[in-house]
Amino acid sequence: MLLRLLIRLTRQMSVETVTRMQKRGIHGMQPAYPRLLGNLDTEGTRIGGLARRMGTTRQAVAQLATEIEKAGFVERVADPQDGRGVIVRFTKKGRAGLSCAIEVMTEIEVEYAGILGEDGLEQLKSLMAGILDQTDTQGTFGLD
Amino acid sequence: MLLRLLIRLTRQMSVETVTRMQKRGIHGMQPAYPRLLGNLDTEGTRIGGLARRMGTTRQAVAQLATEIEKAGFVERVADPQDGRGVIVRFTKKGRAGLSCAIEVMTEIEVEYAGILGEDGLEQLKSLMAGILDQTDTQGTFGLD
DNA sequence: CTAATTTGTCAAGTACCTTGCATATGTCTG
DNA sequence: CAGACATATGCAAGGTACTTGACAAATTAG
Repeated sequence: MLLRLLIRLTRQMSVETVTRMQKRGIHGMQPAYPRLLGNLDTEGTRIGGLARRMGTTRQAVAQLATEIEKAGFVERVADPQDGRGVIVRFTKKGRAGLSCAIEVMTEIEVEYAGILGEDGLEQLKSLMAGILDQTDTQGTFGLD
Repeated sequence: MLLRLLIRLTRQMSVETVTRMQKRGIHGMQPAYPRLLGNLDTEGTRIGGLARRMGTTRQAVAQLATEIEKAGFVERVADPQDGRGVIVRFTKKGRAGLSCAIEVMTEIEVEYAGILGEDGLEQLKSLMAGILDQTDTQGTFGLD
C-alpha cells in the first residue's frame, strides 16, 4: 500500500535529517521547522503570509513559530506597517540552521540517488509532485 | 525537496482515507490504525509480535492498541500459552474496518493512477520501496 | 464614526510517539 | 527447587505537531 510506504519513508527521512544536523552542531532543529524556515523571506514574513504559503492555519503557524523561536532560529517583531501584524524573521542561528538543513537534505537525496539512480530520484519527485498538483490546491513556495 | 513532498502527500492521503471511511459508515478510524490492523493474524497477534512486524516499540504498540480498542476495532485477550502475553485480535467491526480501509486506499491509488498512469503509480511505489529496502532494516509484512 | 473584516493569540483537546520504571511471568542454571 | 535473568506488558510523564473555537486589537469599508 502506497500510504504505508509514504509513512515509513517520511519518518525515516525526517529522523535522519534531524540526526545529521545535530552531528553538524545545529541543535534543536525539528522536522517541521524547515517548512516554516524555507518560507521566510530575508526580511521576514508575517504569520498570516506564512500560513497561506504553507497551506495551514494561522494558529498552527503561530504555535510552530513559538517553538522555533524557543529553539532560537527565528524571532518575532512587530510589523511597522500594520499594528496587528507580527513579522517572523531569521536570527543568525536560523539562517545557519536552514542552510544546514538544505545541505543535509540534499546529502540524503544524493544517497537516495545512489540507490535509485539520478533519474530514479527525479522520477520519484516528479511523480509525487504530479499527484499533489492535481489534488492539492495549495500553492508551492520556498522549499517545496 | 523530497522531504516536503513526502510530508504533503502523506498528510493528504491520510486525511483522505479517514474521511472516505467515515462516509462509508466506519467511524473512529485513524490513519495509524491500518498499520496495526494489517499486521494482525486472523487468530490475533501478540503485542510484541506486532511491534516486531511494525518496526516500533512494544510501548507504542500497546498504546496504539488501547486507542484502537476504544474505537472498537480490536480486543485484548490473554494468551493461553503464555501468562505474560496479550493477544490483540479483531472484533467484527475491526474486520469490516480493515477491509473498508483497504478498499478506500485502493480507490485512492486508482485515482492517483489516473493522474500518473498505472505505470507511473507502480514506479512511484517501487522507487519508494527501493529506498526503504536499502536503508530500512525493518521487515515488511501485512499491509506494507 | 460605526460596522465588518483581518490578524494574531489563548486555550483546550487529539493523535502519535518517546523514555523510564514497575511488575508479572517464563526459562535456565546449579 | 531456588535464584538469577530475560521477556512481556502496563503505567506515567512528557514532547511534537496539529485541530477547533473564542477573543481582543487594529484596520478598512460604508
